[in-house]
Amino acid sequence: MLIYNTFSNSKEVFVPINGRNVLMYVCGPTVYDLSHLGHARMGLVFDVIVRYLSYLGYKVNYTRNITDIDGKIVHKAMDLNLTSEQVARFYANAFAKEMLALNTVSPTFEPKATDYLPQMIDFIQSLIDKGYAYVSSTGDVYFNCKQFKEYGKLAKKNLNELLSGARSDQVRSQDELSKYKLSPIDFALWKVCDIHETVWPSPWGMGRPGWNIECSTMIKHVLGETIDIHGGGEDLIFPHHENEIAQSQCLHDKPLANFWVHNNFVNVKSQKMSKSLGNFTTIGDLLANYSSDTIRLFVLQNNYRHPVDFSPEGLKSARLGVGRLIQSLSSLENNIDWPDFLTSHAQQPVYPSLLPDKAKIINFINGFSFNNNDHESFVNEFEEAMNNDFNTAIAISKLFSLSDKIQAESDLKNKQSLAILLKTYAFILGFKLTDQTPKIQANVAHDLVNLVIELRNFSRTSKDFKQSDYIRAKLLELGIEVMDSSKDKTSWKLK
RNA sequence: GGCGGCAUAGCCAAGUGGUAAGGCAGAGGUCUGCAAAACCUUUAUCCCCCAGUUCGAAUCUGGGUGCCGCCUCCA
Repeated sequence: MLIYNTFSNSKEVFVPINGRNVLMYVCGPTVYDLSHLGHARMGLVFDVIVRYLSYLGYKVNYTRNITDIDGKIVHKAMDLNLTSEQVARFYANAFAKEMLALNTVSPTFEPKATDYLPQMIDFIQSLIDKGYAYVSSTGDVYFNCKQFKEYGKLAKKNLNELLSGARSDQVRSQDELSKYKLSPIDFALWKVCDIHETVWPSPWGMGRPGWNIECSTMIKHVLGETIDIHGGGEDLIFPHHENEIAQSQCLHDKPLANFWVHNNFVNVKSQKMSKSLGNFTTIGDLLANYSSDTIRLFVLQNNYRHPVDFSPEGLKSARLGVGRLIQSLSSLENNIDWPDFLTSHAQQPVYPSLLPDKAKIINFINGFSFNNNDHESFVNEFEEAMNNDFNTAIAISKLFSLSDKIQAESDLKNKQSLAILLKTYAFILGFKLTDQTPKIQANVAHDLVNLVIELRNFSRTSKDFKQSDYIRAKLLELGIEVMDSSKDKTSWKLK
């Protein structure tokens, strides 16, 4: 299993610290607004990683935080005359619902920053005690970047470049900050502030923790001092993840994470989709128009490390593709005895511990007959693709090849076995492939009955009573009683 | 200005040394009273440009062009 590590900028063989157990932490959303497709991509990418690692037999502890302490949340709350907690809770719930609707695996743990204040304060105090952080004249606590020799290693930046390379149009109130900070690149661990309701007491005064400290602290307390995989969006590499490394490594004298995995953005007309640019499509809007499978295919046909360009055409193309996969499953009988791990993902959250591993999958597949080694070569090719840094695009192309094979297969039993293989491995990538043909709406059904009655009346006027009686009898079987009045008026009711 | 990434058919996209996956669209066909759907077959002599390394390059090296992201504020 090769995974691309941002730290080394190369694919590395994945070996967890502790045997089959994998500790994975992903930076979750800051809950001050609705999520957009960019967040969905993050959710889907790490969802596939959890699913596939579980397939390989790893027990994944998938922890994804909720950032519920943030200036944007405070501002939103003030605008709406709500508390920060109310705002955060609302958007955290919305996010959870959307992630479920996207058929993603729920995190094993989903810690919130507000639940870890004492631990963050301890963390900061320990950094001060070790000489890596200092209290400024204002009471703010800053991390002293110059104390950490490896600062900039993840983002491939060195201190001198950082000090000299700032964009001139970006610098704001540096003069002011320089009064409090030893170096301009030092970042806040604790910010003293007492004007809002969202503040906590600390040895340095009322205030809020800096953004970076929450992840370092929660990783330490939920997962441990060194974890296997740390993930998130590419925009977090610098400064967020760089700062996390600085904090945690200085405190523990060991690496924070062995693998750094970052997904790229969703672009709109070649520009990053983001809340601040206002060019986003919310997950809710998306789900109203496209199935979770469609969104998933759209996202997973791209390499997770490359940008994906959002377009209605792209989603439409994905929808047609999903339709083809579903079509090839039409040869499936309805009475397949699906194991729980393939069916229980309908409404309730699924946790990583419930995901099937390869042994379970193969055991299930082997219950069906294949007349050659098609299934083995499929599994090999699928795994080969996924083992190469989760190459979902190739893995998906194998699903389509399998779909073609199903259509071309004339032997019914074999056809069905291949269909089961398709459905099962699509599940490993998180696809449901359930028939999503829209159900007939009640009003359409009503018009439909009227249409049949109309056709029947054509028969009656041409005195084809054999046909009209047949239609009446058949409608009655469906629970629809037809009543002819003296004139051409015909009415019906549900019996 | 610094650092990083990307550039492959009409569109999306995989592929990091061995002769271009896959999806959508298009073309031809099967089926069909007609149509639609479905299925089958097919679609890049070539991978932004120039030079080089190599028996061999989309893939490596150097140079160029274009696009994107990050760069001490907020997170």
